[in-house]
Amino acid sequence: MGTQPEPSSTPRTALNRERVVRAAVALADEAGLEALSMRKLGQRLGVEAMSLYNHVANKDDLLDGMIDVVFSEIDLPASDAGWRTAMRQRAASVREALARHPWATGLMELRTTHGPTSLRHHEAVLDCLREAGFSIENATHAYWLLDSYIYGFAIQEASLPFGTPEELVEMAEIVLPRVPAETYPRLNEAAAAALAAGYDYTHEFEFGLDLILDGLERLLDSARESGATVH
Amino acid sequence: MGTQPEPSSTPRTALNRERVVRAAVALADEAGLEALSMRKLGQRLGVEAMSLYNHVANKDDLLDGMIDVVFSEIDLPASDAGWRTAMRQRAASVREALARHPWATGLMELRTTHGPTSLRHHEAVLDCLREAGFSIENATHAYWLLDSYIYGFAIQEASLPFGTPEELVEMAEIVLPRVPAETYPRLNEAAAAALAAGYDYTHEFEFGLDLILDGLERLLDSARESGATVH
DNA sequence: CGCTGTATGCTTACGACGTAAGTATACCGG
DNA sequence: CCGGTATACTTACGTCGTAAGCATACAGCG
Repeated sequence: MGTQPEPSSTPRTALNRERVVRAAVALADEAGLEALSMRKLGQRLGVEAMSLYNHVANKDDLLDGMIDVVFSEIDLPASDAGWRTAMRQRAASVREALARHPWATGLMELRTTHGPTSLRHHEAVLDCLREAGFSIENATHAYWLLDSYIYGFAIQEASLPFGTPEELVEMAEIVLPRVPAETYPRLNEAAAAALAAGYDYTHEFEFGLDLILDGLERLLDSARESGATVH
Repeated sequence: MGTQPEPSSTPRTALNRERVVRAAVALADEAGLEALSMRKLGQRLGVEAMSLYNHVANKDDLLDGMIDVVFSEIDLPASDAGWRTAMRQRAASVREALARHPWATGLMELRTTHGPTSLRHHEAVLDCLREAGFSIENATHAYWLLDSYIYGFAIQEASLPFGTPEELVEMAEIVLPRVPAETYPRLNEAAAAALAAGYDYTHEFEFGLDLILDGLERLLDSARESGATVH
């Protein structure tokens, strides 16, 4: 077709690191992290496993690349909308990305090194908080608090085996008989209420997030009261 | 020696599920989860790998047992000290257990089934909150919020590669040159402050926890105001 | 006492894994 | 045209979880 490439004997489009990493992300999304092997990934790309090592140092390097993809899908906090809405948007963006790639939280625990995408992200969040008037210490507190909550929520959401209300009902039918109301009355009343109301993760997430943001706002106000932050 | 056991040809103490699981926990603590293989575990117990399958259905079953051990190390909330101190103690207990076994958070994501120890734990926490006057919905909110924070914090603590102030200084020397102050000013000022103050995870953890508990207390008060909860 | 499960251990073997080492091919700049 | 570089393939090693089969030792029972 074109004039330069497609030299007749390499039918497949050229392999490169990005294509390898993206295919790995797609494979992990579809089949889970434990199904991601170099051989299966090669198969998916029409290539032998060892050929992947021309584009990726080893499997850990591949996993690092996958983490970077996830980070790149997270919106940086908007700088023009006030810290609170910026933090809300970022939190939602993180949760969406982690829900899209349920394997990501598990990976981020193992791979401790942070790529430039991750660093840029951290920098932007800290900057947003500092610009809003948080002291260095309080910005650090706020960051730990928000990230702990967001990641912890994403993990629990990912490990609970239902996403839709139908799956919730389905799972309740299987699990609840093993949780008799006599020994676990509190679990049962909570489960009954959740089933009746049609449980919604997003609503649950935002409830906790707003409670935390309220606390941070009070922290900011009381710090302002007792002496302005250097800005 | 004794009259009944020790029939001269089985020198080692009898193997059973508990000994296998405990050895697995110890091995994972020392060498990490990725070093836990059935062969190495057998070696540690003076036994071939396949012999372990007489006491454990398969590796997943072993992992489930390990999770149960971790849960059994977590103190149930005290029922006689008020919900706030009970939640504080439980939170500290969870964090300690997860810090003692850094592999636990990673496992709990994968193994979604909950054993009786886990169920009992959930029940006790919910009961504590309900007794304190939280509505069913608010107790559920509080549980999600607290657990998300605790687990998220534990994960970040485990994945950050330092535990002592010395290790922090050591790591800073390695990492900071790769995080230039011109492009990452906020990260650098935060790192500098943490280095100067001697960063303390426990302090950081309790700061966020107290902020959350403050928020929950307000929630409880405002619910009390607008009409008592059925109790 | 011997007979007979049953519990517990060991050996061997299979297929999948990550990846080191060596080889073949196809392109590009001289 | 020629040599180097990039990319792909083949083969092979050690490790993994575990299925299948075999050995032994003990308990209950006649």
